[in-house]
Amino acid sequence: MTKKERYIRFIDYFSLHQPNAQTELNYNNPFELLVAVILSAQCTDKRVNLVTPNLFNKFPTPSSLAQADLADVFDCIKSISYPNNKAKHLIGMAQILVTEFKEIIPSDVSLLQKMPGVGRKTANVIASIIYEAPTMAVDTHVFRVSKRLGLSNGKTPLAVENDLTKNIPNDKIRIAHHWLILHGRYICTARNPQCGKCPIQGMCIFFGNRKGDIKLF
DNA sequence: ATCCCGAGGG
DNA sequence: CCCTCTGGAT
Repeated sequence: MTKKERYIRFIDYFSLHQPNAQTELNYNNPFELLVAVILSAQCTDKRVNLVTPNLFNKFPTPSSLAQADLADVFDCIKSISYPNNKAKHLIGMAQILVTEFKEIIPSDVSLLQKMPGVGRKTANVIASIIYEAPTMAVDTHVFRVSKRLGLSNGKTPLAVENDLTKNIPNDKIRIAHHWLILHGRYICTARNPQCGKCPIQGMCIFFGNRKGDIKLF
């Protein structure tokens, strides 16, 4: 099966069976999504969703978060990974949002990355979800699953991003991001991937080549 | 011991 | 390129 055929199989299957895939982060507005995505670094969405209700209640706006005490923000998020770094990032992000962006989250990826805690992946998520831009955010799931399915053999997240963006039609890029995330989270997991439950194992490079071990890639 | 929707700094 | 940040689940 050629690479192009794998892309077609991948897109056709999920277009039919997961036409409404979306993020599992809870949020009610763009600002809350930005906060949630920053918190999601190296942390499961479920754990992020555990702390955001209280966080959003205490700091509902960019200005309230910009003026927050570090210790108070830390206390809200101390049960997730890197709470100290993330607390600093959240406050710094809110301050730039207030002082430079007039409390309006930019749509431009490079402008988004001017905010602390917002790297390429987070910027792509915001551009895609909030502004409906055809950007592919490559996180650990997208990176791993893309390689296993033979959609890309890029050695860096950026290389995989460019590969996916080039080969997926523009109108499918946004939802393809969520297909890859959800497939990686529930089926094509890093450890003990559930290949027996995988509906597209027929197009998978990884399946059939693994020797009882998951360390093929 | 390894992984989770990474980012910043050296 | 590397390293550090760093809590909870498996």
